[in-house]
Amino acid sequence: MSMKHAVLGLLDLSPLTGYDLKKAFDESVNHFWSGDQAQIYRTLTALVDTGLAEVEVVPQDGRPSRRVHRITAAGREELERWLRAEPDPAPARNDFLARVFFAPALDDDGVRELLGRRRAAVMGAWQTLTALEQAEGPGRSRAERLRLATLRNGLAHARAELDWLDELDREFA
Amino acid sequence: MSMKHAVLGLLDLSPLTGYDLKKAFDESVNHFWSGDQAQIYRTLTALVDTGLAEVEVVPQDGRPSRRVHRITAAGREELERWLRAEPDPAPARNDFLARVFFAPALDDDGVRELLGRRRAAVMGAWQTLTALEQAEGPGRSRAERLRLATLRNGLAHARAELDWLDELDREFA
DNA sequence: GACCGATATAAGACCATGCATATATAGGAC
DNA sequence: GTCCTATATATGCATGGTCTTATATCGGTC
Repeated sequence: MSMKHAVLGLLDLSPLTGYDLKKAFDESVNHFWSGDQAQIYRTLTALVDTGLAEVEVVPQDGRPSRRVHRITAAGREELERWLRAEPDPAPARNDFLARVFFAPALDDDGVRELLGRRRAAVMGAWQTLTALEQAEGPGRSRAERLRLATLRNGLAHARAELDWLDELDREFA
Repeated sequence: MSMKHAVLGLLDLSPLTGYDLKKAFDESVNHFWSGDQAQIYRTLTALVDTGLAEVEVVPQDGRPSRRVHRITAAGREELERWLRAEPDPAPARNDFLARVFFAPALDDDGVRELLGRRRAAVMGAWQTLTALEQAEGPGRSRAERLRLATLRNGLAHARAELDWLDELDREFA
């Protein structure tokens, strides 16, 4: 349920429209969060309704007015409350591991196929993250270093997954 | 949406009641899947409605009849279809990484607190998985080895997360 | 000239998930 | 005697999330 907080966090960095937020979700935080356009707009409405954000309407010609959302003092408080709160118990749902668990219902080729596809997907993710990390360069400020750390986290897990796949391949070679 | 497939997978191992399934979710597959009781019963109803499973009602006295669900041939086909299908694109939602990304809004103590709590949670998960692995012993059959592999996957990721936390601690010491 | 993608917002419909509550009885703890 | 836990299923309600469609214009490609 922290879609609300993800949006608040981004608004805390700078005022944004729903459209901007969608791009931010797809580009800068995509490695740990995703968001549907409809949901982003609804979340913004909810934030404004509860006083955690406010809107400024900037008319344009030829296209809909930009509705620029700005975090309020109450919003900043809520963001900090969330950051200090107990972590949400992770729902623990891993579609791929479910398939491995039930893979005994497949023949050997099927298992190899499953593992091969996983390897390709993880390598793709690894490359994306590496590219992002390169593009960022070394982090100087505390904020930059924390954000880079989220990329390194993704890379660490990708490597762990690839190592695990290597081991499995050896076992099922 | 593979709640359906998780249930089918378990039914493929043996016929089960909703109650049995809830226990199975909480015990044997909890490290990669979880399920609410209400949702399990609804999923079973849907599986029967679509011919992927069938029910046998076993009356008992003093408590509700056991409704034992058995996978059908169509169910087995659907299970295999899913196992061979393209992986679902993972939604990529990591509440903890979101907090790290937005943690610059916290003071140093807040960041340390966040990381400390994460470490505790991951160590807890690691211990749970280790205990499960010990309890299982070495896997002999192909099926046992694949199931053990899902535990090792969890352990590998837990270790990766702990290593990453160590590195971050050094950076923010 | 036709089509596509970017900019920008909004609403409807549906599915999945989770929380709470209801019912009914047996057996063990205190 | 009372309370809690285990057994077993079922429903209602609210929320969260995704998909689809609608509207409107500008600029570039083919």
